Amino acid sequence: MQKQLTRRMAGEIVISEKPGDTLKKWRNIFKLSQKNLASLLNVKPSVVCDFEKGRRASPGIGTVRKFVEAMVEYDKAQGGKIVSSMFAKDNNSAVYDIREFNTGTPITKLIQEIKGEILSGNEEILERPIYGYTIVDSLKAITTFNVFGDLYGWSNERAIFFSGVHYGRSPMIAIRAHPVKPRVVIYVKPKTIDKLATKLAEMERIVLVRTEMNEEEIVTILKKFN
Amino acid sequence: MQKQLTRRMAGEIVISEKPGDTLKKWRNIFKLSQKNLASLLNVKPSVVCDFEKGRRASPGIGTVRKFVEAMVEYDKAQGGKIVSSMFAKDNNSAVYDIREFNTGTPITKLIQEIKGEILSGNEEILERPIYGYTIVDSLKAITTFNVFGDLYGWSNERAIFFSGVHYGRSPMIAIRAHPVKPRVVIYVKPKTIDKLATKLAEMERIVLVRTEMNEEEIVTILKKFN
DNA sequence: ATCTGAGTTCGGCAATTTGCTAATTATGAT
DNA sequence: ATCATAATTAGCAAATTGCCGAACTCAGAT
Repeated sequence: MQKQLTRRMAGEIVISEKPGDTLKKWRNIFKLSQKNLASLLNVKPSVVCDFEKGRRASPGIGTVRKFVEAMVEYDKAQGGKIVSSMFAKDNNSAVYDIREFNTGTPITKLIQEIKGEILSGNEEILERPIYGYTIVDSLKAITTFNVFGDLYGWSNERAIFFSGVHYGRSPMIAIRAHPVKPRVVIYVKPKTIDKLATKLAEMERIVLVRTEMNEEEIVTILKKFN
Repeated sequence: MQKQLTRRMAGEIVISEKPGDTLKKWRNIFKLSQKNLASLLNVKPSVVCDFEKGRRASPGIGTVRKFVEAMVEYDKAQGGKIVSSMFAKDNNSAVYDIREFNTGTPITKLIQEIKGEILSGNEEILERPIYGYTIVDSLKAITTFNVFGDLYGWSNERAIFFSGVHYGRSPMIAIRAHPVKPRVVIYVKPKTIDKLATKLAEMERIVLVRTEMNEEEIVTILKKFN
C-alpha cells in the first residue's frame, strides 16, 4: 500500500508540468514544513525550496524517490493516517467524481467559476488554497456503508460537493461528527437551506456555498483546473 | 487516459529498485527496439542502453518523462492499441488476480514454482521471459461480456491461469480466436485435458501447463516474483 | 515595534548526468 | 558459416544537479 502510494506520488511529480508544485502539494498533504522535510532528508531547508521552486529543471529520480519515501515513512511513523486515508475505495457509487489539483486553487476562484453563493465563511479563509474536490450524492451517501470515511481520500484541503440536498442538515452534521474537515462544502441545487447548516458551518469555520449548476456542468468547469 | 499511463510508468520507474529494468520492461511492452526508441528521442541507441543498464544511477525526471511520453505517443500514432489495452476494467469478477513483474521471469522458473506439468511447448520458448500473469475463472469468463478482450491488459508477455477448466478446449479456442496471444497458459486443477487443447497450444506455439495447486496457493507463490 | 518561524533567492563548487563515437558482444536468420 | 540487427561497454567534453551558507521577505504572535 505504501509502495503503491510512493509510485503514485513519484509518477505525478515526474509527469507534472511543474514538478516543484506537485512536490509541494504532497508536502502539504503530509503536513510538513520545508524545515521538517529537510531534516527528514538530512539536507538544509533551502534545498527543499530550490526543488519546489524549480531551480533544478530536472532533478534525478533518486532525489524524487528520497523525498517521496521520506514523507511516506514519516507518516508511517506517525501511525500512517495519511497513507491509509489515501486508499479510500472508489467503487462507492455515492461518489460522483473525485479529483486532485496539482497546484493549490484559491477557494474564491472555485466559487466564482461555479457561480456559487456564499452562505457562510469569513474572508480570511476564502483565499486559502484547496487541492481537489469530491462530488457526492448525499442520499446515496447515507445509505452506503462508511461513505463519510471515504470522502477525505486525498487530503482535507479540498471542496466537497453534495448533490441531492434537501435541507442541508445531514451533510453538515456528518462533517461535524467526522474528525477531518474539508475547507469548503458546496450544496448542489439544494431545495432549501436549514439554518442549522449555516450555523454548523460557522462553528467549523468551513466555507459553505450553494450553486445552481448541476453535477455535469461542475465537472466540466473543474476540468480546467489544474 | 494517456496521462494516467505515463504517470503510472514514471512512478514505477522512479520507485523501482532497478529503474533501468523497469524502463526496459516498458520498452518491451511497447514492442520497441533500443534503436527505435532512440530515434523517437533523437538520441543514439547507446544512450538508451546506458539508462537501461543503470549506468546513470539517478537520471533526471526530464529524461524519464521524455522516455515515457515518447513510448506512449508512439503507440498513439500506431492507433493506441497498447495504451488502451492497458485500461482493462478490473471490476470483472472473472479475473481472480492480475499482476505485473518488474523484471522478466523465465517461463521455466514459473512452472517450477507452481509445480506445473508441461503439456505442450518446446524448449526454445521455455526460456523466454514473461512480465506478469492473470488468473481467470474460465466459467465466469465465458458468461461475462468481453472478458477475453480484458485479459491482455498489460502486455502479452504473460502467463494466463484458467481455473474451473473441464476439458480445456474452450480457453484455447478463445485464445486462438483472439489476435493477441499469451506466452503461457496454465490450467488450474483441470478435470481432464482434451487433445484438441494441446494441439491448439502447439499450433499457437504457446506453452501449455497444468498444475494441481489452487488459486490461493498460486497467488501466494507468485507474490515472491518481482 | 520586535521577534519568530516559514519560505525564498542565489553564488559557488564538487559530483553526476547527458549524449556522442567507436569498438565489442550477443542473437538470429539465411 | 556468414551477414545483419540488437544490445552492451568504454572513454570523453559539456552541461546540470545536489547541496551549502548567507542574506532576505513575509505573516503572525508577543
